[in-house]
Amino acid sequence: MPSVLIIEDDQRIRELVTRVLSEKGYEVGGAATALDGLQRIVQDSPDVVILDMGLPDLDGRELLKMIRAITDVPVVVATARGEDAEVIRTLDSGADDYLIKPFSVEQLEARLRAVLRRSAADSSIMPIVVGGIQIHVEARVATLDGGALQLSPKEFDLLVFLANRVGVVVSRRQIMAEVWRQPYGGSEKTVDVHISWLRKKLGETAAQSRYIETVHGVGIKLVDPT
Amino acid sequence: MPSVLIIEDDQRIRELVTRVLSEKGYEVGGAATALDGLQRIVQDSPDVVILDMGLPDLDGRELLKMIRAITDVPVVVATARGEDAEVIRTLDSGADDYLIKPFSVEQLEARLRAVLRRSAADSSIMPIVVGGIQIHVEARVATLDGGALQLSPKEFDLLVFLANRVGVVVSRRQIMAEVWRQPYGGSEKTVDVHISWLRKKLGETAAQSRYIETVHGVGIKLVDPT
DNA sequence: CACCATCTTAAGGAGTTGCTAAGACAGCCG
DNA sequence: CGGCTGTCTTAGCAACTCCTTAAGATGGTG
Repeated sequence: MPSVLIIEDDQRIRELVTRVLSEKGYEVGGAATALDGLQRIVQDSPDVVILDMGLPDLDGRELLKMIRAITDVPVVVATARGEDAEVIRTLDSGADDYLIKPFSVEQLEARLRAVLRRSAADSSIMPIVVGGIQIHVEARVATLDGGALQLSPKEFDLLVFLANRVGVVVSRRQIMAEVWRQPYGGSEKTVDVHISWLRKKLGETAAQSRYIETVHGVGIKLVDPT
Repeated sequence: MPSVLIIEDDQRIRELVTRVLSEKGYEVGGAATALDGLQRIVQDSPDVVILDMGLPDLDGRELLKMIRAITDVPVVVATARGEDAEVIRTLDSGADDYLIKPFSVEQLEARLRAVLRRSAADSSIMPIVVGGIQIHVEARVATLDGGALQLSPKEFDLLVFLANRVGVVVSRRQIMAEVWRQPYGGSEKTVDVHISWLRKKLGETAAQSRYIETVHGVGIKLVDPT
């Protein structure tokens, strides 16, 4: 679960971003001033910082230099000014990426992911999220709507396999090959049994499914209901 | 040998103080600008900072606030202005003591000694903390809820290994490779025995575990119960 | 409606884990 | 040198979890 710090004086934007990213599973902290932001960077050591360049108490590039002086944390800069020269100077000051206001949440998350991936921390701390399902692969922990799921090894592997291919139909043969790792181990019926158990633990039946959908004659797929 | 950082733009004063304090046995670093000073504070983590309030690039009190935001290092402020109100405001901003220019070297060292004596508490390396477990790796000492743990070498190594990967499942093979450091030494069952002993000393059984969790078919993980 | 794919449930067997006990080994001290 | 202590390793068994198989129930399709 990567942590994000947003330094932004506009309360509405701060709260919006906080809410959206929190839903995505990020741990979000906020600061309204440069001073508070600097303090939180040191205290909380977030995985990435979103920095608004138009802070009231200190020039944005000045603060960016300060941040760079004390830590290597990735910084994504949000700026209202769209001039090329400004963007270039900002990146020169040590920003890892930038966003031009107004930006969409998708844009923001894409940049965050990219930056986190670059800082080689992404896959290990970032859970896979599909609707209300969160999967922490390293910890081998999965949660549904905040509650822990008690999954067997095969069920967990199966869920990870499906979650890595959200919305894509996979055949029993594929599942057998990838999750079981045996060229031709046993009956593909076994897969059905595990799917059934997984469905039950996800609180659904084949008839009333939220996440696991059957595609008759082909296979199954995991879908994001939102 | 305490270390001192002097942030002062006047090169003559900086070199004078550096020479005098070095002769007294202090380890002295210097910075001519606020930015450089901040960076050195983080990088060198000096035991005390001497800060000139008349820096060219940033207001002294502003920098002091920044320093206070990121660290508790004692700061002795050197100022040319002798007004009472100014001194009080400076101390309110987080300075630990002050000097009025021009000051004698004896004055300076007296203030430094006083400040260092006051903060002479934390000189140890940060332990690894997982819930009520504290591990002082260098000293090879571990405590549980404040009480000392009597661990064998292997048990200690195992605990450190797990504590460095809190929340992440590790396999017996991984443990064997990293803690035992042998390509293919012995049976992985040995690991189980040590885990069992460690569990007992942490006051738990496999059925009722606070810290060490089994992940069937995969391995074990250390978790923070809080 | 008939057929086939899919789903669900139950039960035995295979594999994993937890723990105890006993032997091997090294360091220490008298 | 010999016993003592603490540690590590191995073996073995009981308890447990998980996987597979089989068989009947359910649901979709032409």
